[in-house]
Amino acid sequence: MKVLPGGGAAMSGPVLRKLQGFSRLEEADAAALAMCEAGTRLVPAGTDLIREGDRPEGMLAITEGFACRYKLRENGARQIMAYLIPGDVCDLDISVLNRMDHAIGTLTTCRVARIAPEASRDLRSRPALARGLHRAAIVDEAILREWIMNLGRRSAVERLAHLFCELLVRMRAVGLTCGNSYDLPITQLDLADTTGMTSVHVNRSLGELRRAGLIERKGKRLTLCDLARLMEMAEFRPNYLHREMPTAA
Amino acid sequence: MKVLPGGGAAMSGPVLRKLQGFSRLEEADAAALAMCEAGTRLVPAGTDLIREGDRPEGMLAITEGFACRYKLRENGARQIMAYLIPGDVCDLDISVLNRMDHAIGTLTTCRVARIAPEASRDLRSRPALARGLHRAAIVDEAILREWIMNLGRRSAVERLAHLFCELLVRMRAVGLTCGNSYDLPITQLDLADTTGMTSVHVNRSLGELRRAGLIERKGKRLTLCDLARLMEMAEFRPNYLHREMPTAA
DNA sequence: CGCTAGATTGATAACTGTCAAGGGCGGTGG
DNA sequence: CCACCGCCCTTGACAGTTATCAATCTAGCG
Repeated sequence: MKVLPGGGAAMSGPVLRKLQGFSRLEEADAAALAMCEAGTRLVPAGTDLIREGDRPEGMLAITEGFACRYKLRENGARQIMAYLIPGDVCDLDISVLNRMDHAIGTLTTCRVARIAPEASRDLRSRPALARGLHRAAIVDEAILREWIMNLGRRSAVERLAHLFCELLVRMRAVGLTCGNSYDLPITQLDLADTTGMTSVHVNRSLGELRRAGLIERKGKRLTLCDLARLMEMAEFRPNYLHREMPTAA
Repeated sequence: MKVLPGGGAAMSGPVLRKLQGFSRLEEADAAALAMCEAGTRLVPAGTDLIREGDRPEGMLAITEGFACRYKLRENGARQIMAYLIPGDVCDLDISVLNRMDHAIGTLTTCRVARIAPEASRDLRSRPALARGLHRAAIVDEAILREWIMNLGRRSAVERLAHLFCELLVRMRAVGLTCGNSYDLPITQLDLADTTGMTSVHVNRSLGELRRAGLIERKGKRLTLCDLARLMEMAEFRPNYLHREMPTAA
């Protein structure tokens, strides 16, 4: 595996940027976050960061690449229940005294920061950071609910459209978009395991979206050509992804 | 509408019982919970307790009946993303500074305690209660993930089987089961909106489970006749519903 | 005792999965 | 630098599951 340029400020990049969207952070908060870069490591695609049944501790932050939370059925079927994209942090201490009911694994090569329990306690001891992390967690839960809506009440094409809209908003929040396009470095099988479909059907549905002029895909780059129509067809309303920022009162 | 016997100790019943499953509560904690009974009210079926877009505050506790979190599509399709059964509490302050991204409504007549913001702060100020509420919230999130698995990767019959197993465990935790049976006072349409199906298909799938000797339904009473086989077919593992209790260390 | 919401059932259509066979592209090793 | 290999993407034919539409039945309730 190639050695990539050092972790440097990589971690404080997307994570800081994301949390700033949820809480007004100070210099010291940013510095504390930066401290955690030390643990940044490059992890190849298809690696489990945590397995079901593990006793989690500390935190995990993704600064590059896509990871996911998932579960497997006995027949090998996989269901992805969340994407972890750059800037996403998952607090493992949150389940103190318990074990993982699902696994977290990389979908692509990822740069990951494992934050030790003590370090994560330090982060949480900072009010602004704690608030940001807490709100991010609340949004994560809202995303779970929206995914349930997606799986239960939207058609194949609508599910993909909705997912792409959601990812556009989330990627934009960490500065990883360019207009209405962003890198979606995952496989059609991954999309299938996310949307409860088959990779074959994902392929056909993507074709449908493309032929309708709604999306375009060149390599890993996904472009939402007609965002308005895409949002409309998926009934995408980004309200669940945002927190109202405290007004300067 | 009939006036039912007063709220009395109703609230501290299921709520206390449930939270005790997550945290070791003291007398004073129980008393604090009991204080909140004052707000207990009877709400008819089909009533929204909170609507999408509302600015939530305080807490909401269900002591009798079934309620749910849900969202609607423009065409009227409904997706239920969680059940609130007796003992369940939802902390609305948790989304401080934000608005509901979904609604909460009753599926049956419910006895509901609305806990004012100040009162809920009091509850959370008690460490043991705060811990219990926090862990309950974590389990709620785990349930969301399991439901995603259900919708994405299980067949119609398996989804229902899994749901029934989950409810058995949850109802048992608040003492509302008798052996392997409990009251499931909701409609097949509700089940359909929960499992992402049609009420027609729910009806057929229920028939399939019944003919297979796995379940039995008399009026509102649901009996899981062959729990072992039901759990096996749904690949139900209750681990996501439990927290390891702190060992007496 | 009539009403009405919910439960059933049948026939048919639509959507999505399964199986199978290429095709393309990037990465690896010679 | 090129051929080979493997993973992923595409596509076609067909099967299976679930949705729709419509009618009837049933039980709880006023």
